[in-house]
Amino acid sequence: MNHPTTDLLDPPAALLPGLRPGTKEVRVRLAPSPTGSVHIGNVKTGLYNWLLARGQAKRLGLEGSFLLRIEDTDRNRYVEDAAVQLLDILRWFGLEWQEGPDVGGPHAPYVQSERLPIFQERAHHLVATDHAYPCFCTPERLAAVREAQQARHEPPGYDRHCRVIPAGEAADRVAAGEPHVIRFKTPRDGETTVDDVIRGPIVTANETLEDAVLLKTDGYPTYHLAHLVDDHLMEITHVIRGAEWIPSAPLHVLLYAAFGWEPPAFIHVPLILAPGGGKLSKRHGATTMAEFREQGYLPEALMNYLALLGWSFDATTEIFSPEDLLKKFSVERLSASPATFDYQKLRWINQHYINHILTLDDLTSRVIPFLARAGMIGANAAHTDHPDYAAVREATALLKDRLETLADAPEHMGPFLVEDLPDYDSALLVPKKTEPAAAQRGLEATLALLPGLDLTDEAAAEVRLRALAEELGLKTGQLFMAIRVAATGRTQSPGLFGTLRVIGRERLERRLAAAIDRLAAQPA
RNA sequence: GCCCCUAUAGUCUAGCGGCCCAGGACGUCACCCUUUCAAGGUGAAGAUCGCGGGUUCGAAUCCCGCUGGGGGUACCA
Repeated sequence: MNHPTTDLLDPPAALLPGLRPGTKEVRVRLAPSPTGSVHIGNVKTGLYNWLLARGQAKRLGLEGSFLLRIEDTDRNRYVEDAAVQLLDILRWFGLEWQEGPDVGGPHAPYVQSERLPIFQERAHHLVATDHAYPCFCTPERLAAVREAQQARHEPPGYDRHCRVIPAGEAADRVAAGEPHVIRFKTPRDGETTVDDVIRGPIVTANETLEDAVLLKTDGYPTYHLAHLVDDHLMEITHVIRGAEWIPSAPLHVLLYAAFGWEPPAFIHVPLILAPGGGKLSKRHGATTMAEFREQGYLPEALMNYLALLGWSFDATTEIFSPEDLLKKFSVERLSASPATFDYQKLRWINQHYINHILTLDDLTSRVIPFLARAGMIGANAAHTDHPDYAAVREATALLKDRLETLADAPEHMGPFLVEDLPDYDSALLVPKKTEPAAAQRGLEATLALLPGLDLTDEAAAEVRLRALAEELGLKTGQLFMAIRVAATGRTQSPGLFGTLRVIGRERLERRLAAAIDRLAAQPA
C-alpha cells in the first residue's frame, strides 16, 4: 500500500508511533508515588519516558518534554521525605525533567495532593453525566460480598449494588452527608480496545471490567481518576508505564471516552523479573536506586544496563552512553516480554565503565567518597588540590582494572593509601617451595638495595630485582611474591613494580623491615 | 478460579517468510599474555528457535490450541 502524495505531505510526526497528526510536541511523564525508595523498575520506565521525549522526539524535529508528577493520593502509604529523595536519586541517575514539583511549569502544581478540587470536580461531572455514581457500600459489606463470591467459586468483584439507586435518592443521601465513594459506571456490554504501541490492539470484553472506585471516601482520587485527569490536563501524548497497568487500561480508555477526551498513546513496558523468577526483592541484591548507588554502581552504567533490559538498538551494540541512548533510542525497538535482572551483567558493564570509559580524574573523584567513608583518606579529599587527591589518583590508575563497583575501592586500594598495613598472615610471606629463611634473606637483600633503587623507574627496578633473585638463587616469582606480600599484605596485587612505585620508598622500607621482623620472630 | 500479557542457549537479546541447520553480549570452560590476581586477546561448549497442529513451494518469523512464565482481580499505585 503506497500513498505517494500523502506520504510526502505527512509531517515528521507520522514517524513516531502513537503521535496524532499535527502534534508537534511529545509530552511524557513519570508519575511515582512517594511510598518509600524508588524501585529500579520505576527508574526503567522513567528512563524510557525520558528517552522518548528528549531523544527520539527531538531527533524527529518535535518538541519533547519529560514531566515529573508526584502521585500521593494514598494517605495511608505516604512516607515523609520520600518525594525529596525521589527527586534527588532521579537526578543522580541522570534524568532531567522540564516540568515538575521542584521546577514548576505551566500545569503546576505537580503534586496530586495539591490538586484535590480538580479531581473532585471531575468525579462529580461524571456523576452528573451519568458515567459514575455514588456508592454507599461499607468496607464490611464489600468484604462480605467478596467472601460469599469466593465461597461460591465466583470471580470476586463489586456487585454493583449501588449502581441501581435512583440518582435523586443517591443525591439526597450524599447531601445528607452519608459516607460514599464515586464509582465508574462501566458499560455492561461491548468491548474496548487499547492500542498498545508495542503490542498492537488489545481487545477486552467490557463485562470483565469492574465499576472501579474513582473517588474515595476521604475525598482523594484513586489512581484511575487522578492519573487520567492529570495526563489530560498536562497534555500527555504518550503514557509509558509498567505492564502491570495493562489490565486496567481498558477502564482508562472508557474513562477518556466518558470525559469526551482523546486518549494518549499507551506503551506498556515489561516488568523486571528476579533471577529465580517472580518479583525482584531484597533477597536477590539491590532493588532500590539508593541501594545501587550505595553499592557503588555508576549512574551511566546503570542506565546502560537498564536500557538494554527490554530494548535493543541492533544485533551487536551493547555500550551506550546517555548521549548515545538519546541519539539511538526508539520505542519501536522496545520488547514486549519481561526480562530477568542479571546482576552479573550489570557488574560487567559497571566494571567496563570504570576501567575503560571514565577518565582517570572522573573515576578518582567518584571513588573518593567510598574511600573517605572507609576512613582511608581525609573527608575533604574530593578536590584536586587536596593532598590525598593525588595519592588516590595514582592508586586508582593502578587498580581500576579490578574494580567492579566503586564500593570495591577500599578493599583494593587500602594498602596504597594507609600508612601501615593491617595485620596479615605471616605465612603468606613464604612463597611455595621456599623456606622462611630464604624469604627473609630475599627481603633483607631487597631492603638493603632500596636506597640505590629508583622506584619511579619501573623498568630499571625490575631489572635490578630480577638480578637480585638470581644472585640469591631464588626464582623471580618467589622473590617477587615475598616482596609483594611484604609491601601489600596480600598475595594478589597489580604488577609488582607499579605497586612499589605507588607505595613509595618510605612506606616500602617500613613494610619490608616489619616483614623481616615477622619472619625472624617465627619459630625456625 | 476468572481476565490479560508473554515465549530464540543459564541470562539479556538480533532475527520482522527464503541471506539462519540462528548472530552478538554476560556467565561457563580452554589457551595466550604473565612475578601473583585482575584486565585484555583468542577460541570452545551451550538453542531440535517451549510443545502440537495448521497456512505456504518455503516458518524462529503468519494463524490456532496447549504448556511454561509474568501480571491483574483493593476506597494501593
